[in-house]
Amino acid sequence: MDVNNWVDDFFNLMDEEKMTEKQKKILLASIEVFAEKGYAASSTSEIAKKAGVAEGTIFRHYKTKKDLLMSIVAPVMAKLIAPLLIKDFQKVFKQNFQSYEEFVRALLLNRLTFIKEHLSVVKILLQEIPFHPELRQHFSETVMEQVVSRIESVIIPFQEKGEIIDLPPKSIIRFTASSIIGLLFGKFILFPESEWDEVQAIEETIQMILHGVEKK
Amino acid sequence: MDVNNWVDDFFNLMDEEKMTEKQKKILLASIEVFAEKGYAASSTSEIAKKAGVAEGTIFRHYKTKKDLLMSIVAPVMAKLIAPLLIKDFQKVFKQNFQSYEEFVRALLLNRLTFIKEHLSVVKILLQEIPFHPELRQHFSETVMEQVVSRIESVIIPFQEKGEIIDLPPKSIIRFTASSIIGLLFGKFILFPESEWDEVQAIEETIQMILHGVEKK
Amino acid sequence: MDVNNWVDDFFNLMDEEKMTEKQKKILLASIEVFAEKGYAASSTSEIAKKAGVAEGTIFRHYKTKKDLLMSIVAPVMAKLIAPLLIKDFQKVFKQNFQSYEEFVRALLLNRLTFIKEHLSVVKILLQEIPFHPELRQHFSETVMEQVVSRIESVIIPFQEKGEIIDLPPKSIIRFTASSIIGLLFGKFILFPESEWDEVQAIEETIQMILHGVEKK
Amino acid sequence: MDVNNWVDDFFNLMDEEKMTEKQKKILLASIEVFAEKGYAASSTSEIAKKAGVAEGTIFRHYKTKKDLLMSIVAPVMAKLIAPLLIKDFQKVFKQNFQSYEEFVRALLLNRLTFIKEHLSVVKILLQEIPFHPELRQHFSETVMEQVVSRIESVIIPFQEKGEIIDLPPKSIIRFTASSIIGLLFGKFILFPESEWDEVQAIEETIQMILHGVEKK
DNA sequence: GATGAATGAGACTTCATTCAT
DNA sequence: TATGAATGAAGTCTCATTCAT
Repeated sequence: MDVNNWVDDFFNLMDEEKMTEKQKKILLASIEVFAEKGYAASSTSEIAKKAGVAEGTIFRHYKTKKDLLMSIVAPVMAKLIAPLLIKDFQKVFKQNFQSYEEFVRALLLNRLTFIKEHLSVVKILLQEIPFHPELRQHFSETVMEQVVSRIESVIIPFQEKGEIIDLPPKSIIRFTASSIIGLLFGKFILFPESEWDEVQAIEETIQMILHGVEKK
Repeated sequence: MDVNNWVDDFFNLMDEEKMTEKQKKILLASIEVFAEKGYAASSTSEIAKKAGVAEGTIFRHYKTKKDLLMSIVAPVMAKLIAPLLIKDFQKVFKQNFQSYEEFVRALLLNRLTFIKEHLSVVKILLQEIPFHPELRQHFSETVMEQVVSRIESVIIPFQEKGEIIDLPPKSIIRFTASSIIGLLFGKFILFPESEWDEVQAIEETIQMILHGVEKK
Repeated sequence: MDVNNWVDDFFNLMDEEKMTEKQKKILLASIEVFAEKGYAASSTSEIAKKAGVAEGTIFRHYKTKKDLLMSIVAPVMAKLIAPLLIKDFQKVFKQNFQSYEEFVRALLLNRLTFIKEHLSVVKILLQEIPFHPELRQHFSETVMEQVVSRIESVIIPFQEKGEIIDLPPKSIIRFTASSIIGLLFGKFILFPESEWDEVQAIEETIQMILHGVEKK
Repeated sequence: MDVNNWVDDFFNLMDEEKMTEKQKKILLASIEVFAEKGYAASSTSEIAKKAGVAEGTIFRHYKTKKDLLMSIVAPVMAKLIAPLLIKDFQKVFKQNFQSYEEFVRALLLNRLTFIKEHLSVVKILLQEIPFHPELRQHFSETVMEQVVSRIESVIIPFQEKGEIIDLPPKSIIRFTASSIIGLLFGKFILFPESEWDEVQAIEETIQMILHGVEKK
């Protein structure tokens, strides 16, 4: 099963189709354990125990432990960027957003909602990306070559209208994404115990991002 | 060896004092292997081989594998924030920086230089923080309670002067740090293969950060 | 199912009677897999896949994996020696063969033809005999106590006529069988890839066998 | 470790050099277990138990189970044909043997003695050759291309002198080897329980072999 | 009769750690 | 101090077999 298959699987897997009850339990248990200990430090026996399943059952559904990881991570990766991959991105965009602020706000809030819903899996994805070149490659190909170019096509008109700063669109995108990833990293990885006013933190971050790219 | 000892060790370890040739080789090999595969997926036998020592030798110097990790990670953590922990922070600051921009620029460039010099170890630190509560706790205590308060004491006067935006200092700090971490994450983890103009990317990021926090 | 049953089964099994399509496929697949990897290294799941049936189906027809082996091997063992077990062996012999050479030539050519037709199964039989005492016992009982004695009764008259050498009939039989088994072993196991002129090799071997036992 | 290394190892392994006490025990236990159950049906845990060693210890000395098999089998294979690979085969032969009978008798008795001494291992070798192409290839290369040609050079002069039959030397060799292998197969594999007069059986076999190839 | 999900024992192998030398 | 053989617990994975559908 290579990455492409995993991504194809996104349409049947994790969507309660063709999955036995036990398989779903295995998936959920894996997510829990991987998120807590990291992939390499998780044992299939612990996953089996937590899923209430014999260890062999895991391997009936997933040929290897790595397969299990990929089955978890690939669909989320796909969904994470899915909204940015729609065909008529430009059209949809023009219908909906009149200012850059509106666009950024809508996109970020939407994606943050998604991330919050799939937090554990996103955490696993971020943690494992450094160690799995296939993952990284697939991610960078999709993101770099498709997502980025679509967003660029949104940014450029606003630059031309003089609404936002004249830096390379790629830098603007990276800056925006960075701020968001940094926000999440702080919240969920560095200081998971600390309490904070989430809504407000997000609002402030968006403000600063917009502020940072706006043309004075 | 608890975290406090590790931090104390910062003054004797990694500084070529009291370390045998073999011990240094072990440390360097560990850094290489941990950075490449992650702590959990690295084996002491591989480290031994790469260091050119016997397997047993590692355990003569480091009681456990985890000890080895901490010996690597703790000193860097300490050094990473060291400049922000100096006693006379306020005084030093006032002597040197007249504008917020100057301060941010100096601090970020300085720390980025440090990170580049110790990249592997910083990578290990970031990767392992999620899985080692002691590390996380130590980090959050030091950073939150000491570093942040010192930086706050710098930010507030600039806010009073109307030079920067009126958001909570903590949010400003988080935003700034986020942008930097995001920058590094993109460069070194997501797209390590891609080439880019580093100096310029940093410059652009700093610009947007400053822009983002500046009061219009 | 003990050995006797298997042998009894020889009359219903492998003869397309009472066998479903699936069962035949299972049998053929088993033969293929066992011959290639050996019994112990073959998995029922591989056999099922190759037979195009579900894993469970195998066990509907054969209680255990070993049962499957025996169902393959027992009938061939029976058939292999069948011609030498006919009731009126002496009579048949006297009608047909006037010289020892004629007899040996007829018997060997006939059995070699049979073996070629059932090569895979004979291979499996030879390979598994060392590890299954029941098989070995059954084989040695039948062969030693029945086959050998019948052949002895052929050899002795020729010795009395001075046509063949005066060694113990058992030694003559062993020598003859050895040469044949050795021939097969070389051809099919040691050097399966090499080409050779089969007809001639057989002819030469028979010549030397006859030569070896002939009285000068 | 490929076959060539295994063969090279023949000079240091199995000769009590550089082997720890435990390693020797592992080797002996393996031979015992492999010979009894066959390689595939033997478990490393049983070997460890029989050797009085922790299971992990096996893998410190032999990277894989197959490595263990090869470490057992390769040296014997080498030694088995070693006498036929000496440089001055022709010279040695001429000094020692005046008739073909003398030569065959000497060679066979010598090799049979060797085989008896290393019976278990030879058994393992014969049993595993069908399933390990590398073994088979190495065997056939060495035997076919070296051993056979040296023996041929002995046979041809005797054929020219009219002492032995005019069949292709290869056939004569195969016939001779076959008879011997068949003898062993009967004795040690088919009927290991039966008693017999070994010396006499060998003598009879040799007689028939010689008889079979002799020119009348 | 046929399926294939599920099992759990056990296979091979790795690994951090210990200890005699 | 340094070694590396030895350990045994634990890891991933395979397999023959069962059973509900």
